[in-house]
Amino acid sequence: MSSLHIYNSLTRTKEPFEPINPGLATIYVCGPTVYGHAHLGHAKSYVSFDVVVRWLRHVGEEQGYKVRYVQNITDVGHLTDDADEGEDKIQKQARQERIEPMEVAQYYTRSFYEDMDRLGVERPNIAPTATGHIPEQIALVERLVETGHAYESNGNVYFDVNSFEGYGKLSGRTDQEALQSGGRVAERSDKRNPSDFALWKMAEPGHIMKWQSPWGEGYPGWHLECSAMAMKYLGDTIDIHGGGMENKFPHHDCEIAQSEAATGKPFVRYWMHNNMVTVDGVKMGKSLKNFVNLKELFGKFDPLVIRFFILQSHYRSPLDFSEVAIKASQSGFEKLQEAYKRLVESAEDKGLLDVASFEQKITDALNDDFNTPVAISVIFEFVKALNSALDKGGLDAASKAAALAMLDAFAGEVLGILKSRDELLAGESGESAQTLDDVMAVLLELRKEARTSKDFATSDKIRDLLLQRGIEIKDTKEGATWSKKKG
RNA sequence: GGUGAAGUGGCCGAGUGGCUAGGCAGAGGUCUGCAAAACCUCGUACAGCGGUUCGAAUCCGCUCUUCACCUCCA
Repeated sequence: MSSLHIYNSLTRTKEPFEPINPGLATIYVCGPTVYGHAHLGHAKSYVSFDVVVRWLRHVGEEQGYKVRYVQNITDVGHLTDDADEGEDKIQKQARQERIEPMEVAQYYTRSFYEDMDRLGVERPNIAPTATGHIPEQIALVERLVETGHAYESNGNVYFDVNSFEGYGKLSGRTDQEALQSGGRVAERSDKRNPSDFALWKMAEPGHIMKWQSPWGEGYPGWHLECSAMAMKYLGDTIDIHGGGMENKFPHHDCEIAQSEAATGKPFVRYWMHNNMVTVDGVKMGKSLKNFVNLKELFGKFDPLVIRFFILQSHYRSPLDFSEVAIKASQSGFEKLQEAYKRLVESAEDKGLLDVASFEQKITDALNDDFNTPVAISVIFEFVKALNSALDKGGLDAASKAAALAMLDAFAGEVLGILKSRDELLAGESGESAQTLDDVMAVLLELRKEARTSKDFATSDKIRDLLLQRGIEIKDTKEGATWSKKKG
């Protein structure tokens, strides 16, 4: 038997996982800044953490804990630049679209969830917004000022990095002197130390999104919301904090500093960082204009194929995107769906299938730092064994039930790479589907008669004409079957 | 310059001291009127150079290359 181990970015080792509070595992994942449509990078991140959460829930059921998953929506505040310059990204987008900043945030929030839903990403238990938690953020800043970890300067409040021992321990950037020597140009005089970061910013003229605070009108600094909201909903010490690798520094190191300085307690027990998506070997980036927009991608590929593609690599590995690679995944994905469909429709016989050993291997893989590629490889080994058994006849009632339960649990509930039975079997629902079924039954009957009388010209014609219209016929031992085929 | 990650068969992508990852593509075969699907068989890969070891793709050193972060980014 294996137990869940998680690779902790802070210690750079795999550690056994147990929630700090019995009965509840807490996880916080950095959410999107909603000023544009989601792209493949978002998909990789949130699909990966979706499986993390699903597996935690699975394990938690046996271990007796529930999971609370918080993922924020950043709808305000970040500058485009840490040198205290630039414009709020949401405000900028609002100006370009000539709408209210909050309109921008709401529009892209909806767009984000729409895409995530299609990818089968389950919604977090709590999805707090930064603008909805300004008082909590101000309170945190006040606490840091009171305890001497932060100072006010001309309406801005900065975190005093020198007041917190171990700043930079997550990213390994602990030597502030060395960091500064090669540092940026013109340092702001407001800061005592160039590494100090903003907790609260005074609103400059023309800034729309601003709030009243003890330091005047302003807006929160760009690391603050995660600390404030994570601690509000999950407690001073949370079990797991996830995010993209590029956020290790400065974002997560700043979160650690401001949270631990405020509470005197460890902020996060397990840090998890997922790797980047590259396109033809280079990272997707705004300046490179090589973003893969999800809505566009969904036009070419089933969202579940994208999910499957993502889970075929490990979350800590970079994922290189190319259409060739996704097409290869699509073939594999369809093979899995076909096998599942075949199992559901199969007649019972006497065949046996040892399902338990596959279940154990999948469990071991997922327990080993959520190794989804290995889990999927085991599922394919299982598919092979399953098809082999079905070729020889059918499974007995117990084996069939076990096989279905296994696929439903692991491929379905945990990995989320199985289409629903309704979708697989009917394709559509309602009257038109019923009509289609009836018409197809007639066509298959006619074709069967043609084949019986060796009129292969007619039988092939029926098959070819249907294929042209996206319906594929397969002759099996049990008779002909049909299915709709995409693209 | 600093901090990390990584280089695996035609492609994608796991693994990490000795035992076939898996998927896609390809070759041959079984089945089939044919086709499709499925199944069986087949590739003997781990950047290079040294070293440790009975044994290394897996550990150590060096070299080369790539990527990320150090400015917003999942």
